[in-house]
Amino acid sequence: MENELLQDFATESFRESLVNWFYENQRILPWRESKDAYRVWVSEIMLQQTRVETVIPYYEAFMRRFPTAEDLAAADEEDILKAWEGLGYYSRVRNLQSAVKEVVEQYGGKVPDTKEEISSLKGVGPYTAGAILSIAYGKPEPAVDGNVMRVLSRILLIEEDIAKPAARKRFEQVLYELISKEDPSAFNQGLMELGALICTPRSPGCLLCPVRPHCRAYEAGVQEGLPIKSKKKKPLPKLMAALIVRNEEGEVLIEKRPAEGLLARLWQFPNIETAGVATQKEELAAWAEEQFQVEALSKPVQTVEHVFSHLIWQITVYEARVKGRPIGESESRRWVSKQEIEQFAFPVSHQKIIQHSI
DNA sequence: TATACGTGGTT
DNA sequence: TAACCAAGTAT
Repeated sequence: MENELLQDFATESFRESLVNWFYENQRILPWRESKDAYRVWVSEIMLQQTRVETVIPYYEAFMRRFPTAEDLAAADEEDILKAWEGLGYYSRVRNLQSAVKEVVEQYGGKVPDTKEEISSLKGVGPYTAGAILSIAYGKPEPAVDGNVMRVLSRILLIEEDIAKPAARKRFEQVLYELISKEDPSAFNQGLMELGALICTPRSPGCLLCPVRPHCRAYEAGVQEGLPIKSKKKKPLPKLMAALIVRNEEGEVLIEKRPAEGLLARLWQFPNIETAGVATQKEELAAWAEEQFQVEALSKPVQTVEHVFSHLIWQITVYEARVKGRPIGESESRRWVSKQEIEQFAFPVSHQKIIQHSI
């Protein structure tokens, strides 16, 4: 036993209990119907930082729309973003398509099955590489996500701060020994499923736990205090003013966000960050007159709060009219009708603006 | 290593 | 209700 953490740990008994429990208790999920590596891959990307219940309908629609790696590789960026609209972390789908293109071009459409090759693909980090390798190819690679860190920190009474990037490696080291070489797929999924159904963040269901006899935290009565996780900073509010510019044909002006950064390449209504509530309308009016030659601004028609992980947009929405079509269209600026607007992918806050004001 | 990167659900 | 959480990755 090289690993100190596994001293006196009944490794084989633990594996069997976990794997058997998984086969008896796993949820029926759409991505569990096939071991096709492309399908597993798509599901793993969608599930990053995203709840299972949220992912299910997106996954089903996405697989109908892009059933194979070739279909996704050939798709327009507008279409893949639209398919991802509302899921968040939009670079995931652009990285996924970029990586799928590479798989089609460099690997003949077959998802590579080595750690080195698969890890070199955009958007495939240590967790996703391990998940695909174990689930699609049966390889004994660890797949350390938040569930796994929580479950293992309790089972082995590990008091590392799981918010720190370095913690993941510690869990991987243990798992290289602990993982079932017989059924790595069920073992990895079992660890995650246990975290999702039994070994939950708060009030874990220890009385139902298949590996309770192996749990050091339970033995010590400290399961509720694990894992250790340092707190994140609060997101800072930003005051924003958005503008619905209407022309005489009833169309509205939308623009494409920059290629990098927050909500990259999604569409939005023109907007600016403003300095203060009191001066907001003047700030917006000065900017809008210069940009779009608008006539008078309306009173605020709507307010929307958009909470991100690291910041909060507090958006006040105004309207204004222009004569004719003074603003030319371009790649990043379009006049669209109420019907046409559905084809474009917007962040949720701007979807709310559409629903309320368009 | 710390931070950017979305969104919706739960307590 | 504010805080926390959810199958992470890129930089």
